[in-house]
Amino acid sequence: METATLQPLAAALPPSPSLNHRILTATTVPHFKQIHAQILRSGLDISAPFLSRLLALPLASSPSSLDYALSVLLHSPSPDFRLANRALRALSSATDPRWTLVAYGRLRRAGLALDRFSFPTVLRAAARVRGVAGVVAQEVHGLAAKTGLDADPFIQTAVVGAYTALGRAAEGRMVFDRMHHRDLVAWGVMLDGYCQSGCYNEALQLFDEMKSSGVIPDRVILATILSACARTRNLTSGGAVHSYIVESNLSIDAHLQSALISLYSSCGSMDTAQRLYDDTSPKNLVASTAMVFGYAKLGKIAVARSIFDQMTDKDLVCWSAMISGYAESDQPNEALKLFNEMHLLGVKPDQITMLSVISACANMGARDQAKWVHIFVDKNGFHQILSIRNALIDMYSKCGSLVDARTIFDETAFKDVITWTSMITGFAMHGNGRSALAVFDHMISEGVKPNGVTFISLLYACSHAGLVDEGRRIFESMIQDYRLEPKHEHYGCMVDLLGRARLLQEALEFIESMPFAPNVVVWGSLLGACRIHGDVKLGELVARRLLELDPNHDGAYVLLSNIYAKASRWEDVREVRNLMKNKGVIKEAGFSWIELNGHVHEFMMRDKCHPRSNEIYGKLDEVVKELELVGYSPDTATVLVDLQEEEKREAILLHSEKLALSLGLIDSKKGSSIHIAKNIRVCNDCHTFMKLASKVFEREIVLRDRTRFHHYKDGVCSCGDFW
DNA sequence: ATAGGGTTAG
Repeated sequence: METATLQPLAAALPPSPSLNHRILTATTVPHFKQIHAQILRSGLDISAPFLSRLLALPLASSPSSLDYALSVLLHSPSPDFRLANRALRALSSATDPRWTLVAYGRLRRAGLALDRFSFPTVLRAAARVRGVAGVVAQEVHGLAAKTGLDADPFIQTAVVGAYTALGRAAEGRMVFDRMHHRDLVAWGVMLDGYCQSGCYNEALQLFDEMKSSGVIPDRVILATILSACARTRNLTSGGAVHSYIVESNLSIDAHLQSALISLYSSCGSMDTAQRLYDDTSPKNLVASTAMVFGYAKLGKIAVARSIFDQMTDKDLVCWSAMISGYAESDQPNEALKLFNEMHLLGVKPDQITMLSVISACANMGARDQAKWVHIFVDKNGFHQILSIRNALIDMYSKCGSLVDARTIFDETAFKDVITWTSMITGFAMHGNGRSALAVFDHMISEGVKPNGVTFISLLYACSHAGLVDEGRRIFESMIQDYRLEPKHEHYGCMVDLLGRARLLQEALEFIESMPFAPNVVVWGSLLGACRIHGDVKLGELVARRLLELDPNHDGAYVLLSNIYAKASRWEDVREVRNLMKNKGVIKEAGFSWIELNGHVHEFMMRDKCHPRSNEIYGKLDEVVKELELVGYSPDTATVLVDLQEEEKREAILLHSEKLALSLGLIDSKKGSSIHIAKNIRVCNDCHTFMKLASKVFEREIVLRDRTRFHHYKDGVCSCGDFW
């Protein structure tokens, strides 16, 4: 390849065959230095071929040899701009874009002007270097304008690309709109630019404008648009593009095929995606990754895994897809295992992989693992990236270390809305409603605009802390002051807030006042409140409404049977259970896990799978006896089924968190803290049990349930028994 | 110039 590009240059050389040959075969900087000395002695100006060769070699990608190359250039007998521009372009082809910018800076300072072929080079480099490059892009744009070159379509296209790559899509669009001649590449850069900046709807709109102005899209443009549709889960627009492709008889290459597969798998249409994928031969990495992603998103994690396992030559992206698949389908342990495997194979993660890994760690709530991931993040230079810091804040909150979360939060100079919201969520989860509200006030005083998620967090903070008036005020403020439209989730939070505070009638009226039909989330919140307060009549009504909306809503059946059980209506309990059985509705099984010395131990109810099972059950007996001495008596009121009292007692004593606690007590000392996580809500009896255990055994017990943390200490829980 | 993976809540 290099020989080919050097042919014309070699032909232009003065008759000095041996020197020429030496240039073409040189491979190291010392070697080049020798030749350079020889060139200077010969008095010939053959810097151009010399530099071309020097810059084409991989060694030009190290700072010291780049330095050398530039110094040769700047000290050549007549450093003219043609040579400088050639050097710049040679440099840009194979190296880190940052050095192209360094070289550009040196050439500028030496007073060498850019030609029209170098502007795009520098702009492309600037576009690839995020962060510091905005200034460069603007400067280069200004420079092009000064020399009148900004009317050149190639330069204009590059300017559009640079702005959009830096997230300044609107500025890119302004340049694009002023272009007199737009070829397909220009359209492609603008469309892709919108996608890069996350402006997918603008991309779709521009695509329509493009078609109505009579420009015929090619495969490249169509692949870009399909990708935009995939990312926005827009099957309507995507399907239209697919039809267009079929109607126009366009041949479908691997890129386009992958884009189509990705569209359908992103939208959850796995049947169509699978059909297209079956037609693909050979299977390519991108299409396979899209399939893995699609199945994982639907929870068909085993299917995803089997495709993943069949892939040879896995790259970073498919590892990430599989890892995030596990992370998002509540298998954080598997996600971390896979990350380890990838790590051992020497595949280097990027920030996207790390976000999935951090999120997996957060969902697992494992503190030792969390620490390990944090160290990994620091060591590998990810710690300055804002999205990573945001994920870390969330991770530490969910692992029970609010202090660590707070530290990262405080040490984050530039905070975006997610940073603030994550911190608010952290306080909300730990029942610290006042701190959550204080963080919100701080956020507002810093001029950061809250979004819908921020308000969900705030309302949950109020709900978990019993701050009813504050919650009402925030809901109003969201509409009045921030002009945000409350969605189902917000109404659900409000119903939860009112319901927990025993304001059941007001909660019902609130639902009836909604401007749109309430969904399962909203009714579900009220149902939960009915269970807490034992309102059988309202609970029954709500559960029926819920089951009308979703006949397979497992939560509704469970809560309904709970309510009946609480009222000892065993006949009704049986009916509900039968109904569940007939419909094949399965109650989500409760399980708990505890991390001890870096290992995660999982427990189901009555679980005897643990290798130290005997020891654990022995400890549990002992614990129960000791707690009974201080007045504990199993609260069997919440046991769903009509069992004999003795059976009920046994059932409740074998809840998974009690097993986890027993192991925790065996393996820890007095005065230490025990961290347990559970996938569903903690029951009344376990809650009392934990409170007493914290006092009798002198441990702080931190229990994370589905939505929040309980910190038990000296017989008291941080939730104030309000959860 | 093009296709695949990501952070806050639920």
